[in-house]
Amino acid sequence: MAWADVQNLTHQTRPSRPTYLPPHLRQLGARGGCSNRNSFPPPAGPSFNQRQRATPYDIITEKLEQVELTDNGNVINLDAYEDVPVEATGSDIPLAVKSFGEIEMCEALNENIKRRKYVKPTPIQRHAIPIVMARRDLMACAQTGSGKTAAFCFPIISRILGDRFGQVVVSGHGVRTRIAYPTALILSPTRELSCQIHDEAKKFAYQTGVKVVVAYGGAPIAQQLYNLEKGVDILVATPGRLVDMIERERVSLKMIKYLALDEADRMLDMGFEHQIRKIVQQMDMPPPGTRQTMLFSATFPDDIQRLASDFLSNYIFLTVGKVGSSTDLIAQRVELVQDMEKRCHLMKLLSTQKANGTHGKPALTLVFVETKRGADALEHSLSMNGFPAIAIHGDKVQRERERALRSFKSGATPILVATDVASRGLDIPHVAHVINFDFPKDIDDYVHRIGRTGRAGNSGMATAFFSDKNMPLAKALVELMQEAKQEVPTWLSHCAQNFVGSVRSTRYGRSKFGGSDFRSSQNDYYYPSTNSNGDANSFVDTCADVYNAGGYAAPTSFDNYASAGDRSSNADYYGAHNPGPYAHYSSADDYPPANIDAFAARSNGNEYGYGSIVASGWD
DNA sequence: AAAAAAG
Repeated sequence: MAWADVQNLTHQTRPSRPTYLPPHLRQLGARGGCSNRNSFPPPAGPSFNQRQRATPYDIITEKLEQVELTDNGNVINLDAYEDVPVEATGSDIPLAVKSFGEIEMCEALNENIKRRKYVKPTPIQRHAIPIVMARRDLMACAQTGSGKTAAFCFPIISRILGDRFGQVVVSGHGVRTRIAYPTALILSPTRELSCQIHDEAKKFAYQTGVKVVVAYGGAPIAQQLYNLEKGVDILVATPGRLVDMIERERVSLKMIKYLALDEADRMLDMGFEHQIRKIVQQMDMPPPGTRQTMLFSATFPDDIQRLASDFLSNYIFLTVGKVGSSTDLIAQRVELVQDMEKRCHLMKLLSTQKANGTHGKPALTLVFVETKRGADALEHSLSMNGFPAIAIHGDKVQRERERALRSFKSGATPILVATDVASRGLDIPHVAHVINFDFPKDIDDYVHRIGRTGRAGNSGMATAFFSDKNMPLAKALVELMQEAKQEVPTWLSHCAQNFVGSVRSTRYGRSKFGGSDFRSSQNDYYYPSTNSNGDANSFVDTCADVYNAGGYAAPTSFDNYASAGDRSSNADYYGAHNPGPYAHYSSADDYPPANIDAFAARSNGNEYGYGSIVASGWD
């Protein structure tokens, strides 16, 4: 180790551990192999500064033209993002780009984009990338499956490369320090999501010399530490393991210039906020303004935005689609099913599904439940009845979690029963159907869960079982479905209108979509009052009446409230005359429908046509 | 009240 290096270790600056550059890139700084070597920073051509709007506080709204996106070589989406409203608020908003070509970046990164078969940037990428390139903080909301990961990975890698070419590269090999000094940190709420981000970031960083390392719990720490020792530019991590490593003094955040929180609203909600504050505010991370901070999520409640603004400096708020909305690529169904009947109902539903989906792969079904125990129980129950299911939840050891996910992805086990560990961010191709077996407690979770299907412009299907317990969310669900242009069942509309009760926050009673940037609505925090008229009986009676009057006779649904004596047997209930949304799935060959239109057309049916129950013995 | 995240 050079003496200068030793000296540097005692200084506040980054130890000049030589940055490894692969041989083919070593001359680039001098030769200009990077397409715009002088553009980091400032960018060449019309600079980002020059291209900014002049007004101090802008609101930019626009409609987008069609986006072309490919996956695995197939053009899968031509019009999926047409008419998606985009809104950016803040000062001096950089203009969006229309193509990757407009973004000044290194040739190596360009090649990687082509390798990934990205043809055009998605809306979130078109807007977010210039913002990050222009060194601005960002809070971004974009619909699930619209390419958020790439939206922060590209520019971070690009900026790191730009910074690097401006530096003198110290030659030398094999010099290691105990402490790793990443320049970029990407935090995510689950281990699997961190792995996924790591995999994707590595693909973008291929042959650029930018090193991406992942750190998460449940796996041996030794290998992760070893990877860090070999050098790290971008660290992708879950909070617990990162704190552990910092406390062991194996990682320092002193050199962080880029901080990205994926699923940022989750990272700042009750369970996580303390840990995140510790990492961002109580370790050695540079303060806002001296680092660049990017927050991404599909949902961003106002109260969480307020917390998040502590981490940001003069940020731009960007929404693609409405905040918290789901995409209309997902056909949503809601069924009134009482808790006792859910299993029975699920198996009937599954039995009508065709084993094979499109793409020649099995149609994957993701079933969300509320609790870890419930996940195991349902996995067991399904397996015992001939449905190939596997469960994933936080009580399983990491290996089992990863095994379950692999088995599901490969189609070996086409039914995955999951807790919310799998609700956010995971990109699982070919999920045809998301079933909310237990309706989530928070409408934002619903958005994220159904977002596991309908990704990257593909269509998808979501079915929710809605029971008495879920009535507080009826209103929010109706609004969400209307926003996504879904047909709302009459009974659900009535439940929404008639339910009065205490609502804890906007997340339950959300009445406003769109508004979005909490800075522009400082005075309309909405805390609906508790209503003492929330008499369960009158409410339930009303719903039951509506349900029955509409021909949707569901004797077991509300009878425990409406009429204690009227508990007709399930056998009768599921007899020939039962109405319901899956009327047209009587033939197994018919399912799943080939496309959204077919699904929508069929779902107008008013008679059950469930096929015979393939298995028996379950309760 | 539950899930997630450290060992």
